[in-house]
Amino acid sequence: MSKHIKGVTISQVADAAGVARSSVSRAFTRPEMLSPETVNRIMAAADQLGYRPNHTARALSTGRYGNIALIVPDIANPFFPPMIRAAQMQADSANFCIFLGNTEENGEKEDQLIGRFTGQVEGLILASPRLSDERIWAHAEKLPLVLINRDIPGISSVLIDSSVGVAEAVTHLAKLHHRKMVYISGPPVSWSNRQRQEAFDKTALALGVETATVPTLRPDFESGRKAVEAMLATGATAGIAFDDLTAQGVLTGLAERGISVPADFSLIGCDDVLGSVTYPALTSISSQSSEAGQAAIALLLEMLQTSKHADLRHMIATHLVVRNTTREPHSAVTSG
Amino acid sequence: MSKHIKGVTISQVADAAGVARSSVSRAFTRPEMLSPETVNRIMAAADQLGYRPNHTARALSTGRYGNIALIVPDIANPFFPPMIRAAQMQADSANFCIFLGNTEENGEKEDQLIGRFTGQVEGLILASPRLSDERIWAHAEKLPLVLINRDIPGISSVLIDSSVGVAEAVTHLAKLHHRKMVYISGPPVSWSNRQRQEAFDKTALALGVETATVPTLRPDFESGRKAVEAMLATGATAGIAFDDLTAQGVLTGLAERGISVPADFSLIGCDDVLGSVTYPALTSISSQSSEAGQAAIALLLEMLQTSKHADLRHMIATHLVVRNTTREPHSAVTSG
DNA sequence: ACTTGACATGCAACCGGTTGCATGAAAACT
DNA sequence: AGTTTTCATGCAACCGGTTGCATGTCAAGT
Repeated sequence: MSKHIKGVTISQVADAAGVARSSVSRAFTRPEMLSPETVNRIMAAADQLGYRPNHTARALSTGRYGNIALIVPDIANPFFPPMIRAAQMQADSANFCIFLGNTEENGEKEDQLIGRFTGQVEGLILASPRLSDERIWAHAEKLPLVLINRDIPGISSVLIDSSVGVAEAVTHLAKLHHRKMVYISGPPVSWSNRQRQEAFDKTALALGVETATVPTLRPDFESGRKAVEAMLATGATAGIAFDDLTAQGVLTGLAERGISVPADFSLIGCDDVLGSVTYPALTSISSQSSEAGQAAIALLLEMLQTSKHADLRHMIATHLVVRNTTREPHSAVTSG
Repeated sequence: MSKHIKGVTISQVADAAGVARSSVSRAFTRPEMLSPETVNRIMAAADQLGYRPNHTARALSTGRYGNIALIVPDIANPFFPPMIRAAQMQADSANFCIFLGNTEENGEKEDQLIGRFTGQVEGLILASPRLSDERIWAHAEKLPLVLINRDIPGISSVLIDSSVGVAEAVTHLAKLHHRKMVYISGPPVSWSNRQRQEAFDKTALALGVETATVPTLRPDFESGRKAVEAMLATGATAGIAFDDLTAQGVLTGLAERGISVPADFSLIGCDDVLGSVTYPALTSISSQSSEAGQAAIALLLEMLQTSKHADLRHMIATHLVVRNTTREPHSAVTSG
């Protein structure tokens, strides 16, 4: 029916109310500057015409866009939706809108998306970025930037400190008398993966537990399933997977081989995004991705207000959530 | 370190290249209007200064914002991420950016978000909106609008036609000799739920199968788990759940009661968002939410180009994906 | 009554681009 | 050579707001 609809402008309201454009503007932004009657008159006219301030025009003249871009590698990875959701809500409460970008785990696309957002966002949040430190620095020079799950000197970030949770997990398994454990690893470029691997190795070493590592291609269900063969070949009786998706793949791979969890093999995931949704309910390392999303926005907003490129760090603690996928190994039952 | 960074403007580039601002503008938007040498000179200057066109300024003067808002009730519901992702990619390929809004299943918040997006988006996509028809009409009058999973006369929409898939599911179960089936329903306001319930009842009636319905509060894991008791009380030997999340809850509830799937009970989900990720792998009705996301953007872009508020409809077919949660009931094994 | 100040409002420039029209120079035509 | 056409470029207005400063009015101060 109707064609391109021209919005009602400040000028039309001004005419209708018999005032200058600037007064209309002030009626909306600083009403205390105007007499109450004038404000009322303007508001009445505005309501009547159905006036809505134009976000874009306002942004152009003030330089405050009221938008934030959030860029993630893969929306479909269950780690991210809670994070995005929390970020959204936090931004919302400060009257900011969120641009969402999905990079398909691809650094180039990440660059490209950032480019597309310039000139319409006040700040940028990069979650688990795949870009090089250099590129990230370059962007951080032009725009307030907060990283999630990436640690680069001089750039603010929200870090999920998996090391505690991983240590708890290894200790938990050791207490159950597992003598050999395997780490099913994630993307080598991932900061989280490196951190988890290190904590795994370190804790195991301290406890005198034997270790092995099985690499995977991507953090997803299929990779986990395919890793099962190599995992079993290590002779380990328990495993910790890079994330819950991978763990779920492992769970399925084990079931397909008739290997029962936790009776025959103990498994722990990371991120706790599937939680009790699997069966048996997956023991996992909780990492509150939603808190990360919320904190990242809060950090960014703070940087915007103080208008300086601070180098802040927000650490998020993790802890083990024990459910039903861990138990003593057979060897322990007989020997202990 | 650096304060608020002023971007390089067209004027600076113009000065550097010794041309008028308009020429710089044209060099980027319609280079064929300029002599190749001039374009080169301008581009060189722009590169050297690190010029990036300001999206906002451009939007203001052209009226083309290059942005689309996508509003969903709950990002964390696994039905949506694939949809959002597909929408993102489709928008991306047309150089559009996506604003994401999360309404927390709340109609008021939906209204509020839409308001915040006005004046910076060219179009709106509402996925499974909780708003009244009237409110949606009001918004559609001001902005090109596409609905997903909601059917309102006069407004374009992308509809996932579950009826075929549900009919297939009921038929599949009937062929396995199930004589009584239960539908674990979703939100009453949901268009999809009504559609599924109707298809369920109709097909069952046609096949002479006995039916029952169990209500749930929200489409999530817990609701499914809590529905198990009522579900079993119906005496049905098979069930179809409103969505996969609910089905997964049911799966867990059954397992907790020692009821084996599919040996003792057959279960089918909807949306196929968890797919083979559950164990046993869930038989489900595939509904390609990603296709819905892609199609919605395509539709919207088409409306923007033809610049008319067309009333288009895109139907998405569904079909049953049989995995490992359905089998003949005990009664059938003995009797047949 | 005359100055001073406070306050409400208007004027006009500006944010960073885009675009219709005017201009001038070179190319094509007679 | 004189005139018309073509083409590249510049000028200036405009998109819809915001904001520093100027102006006018009215009440308070002396």
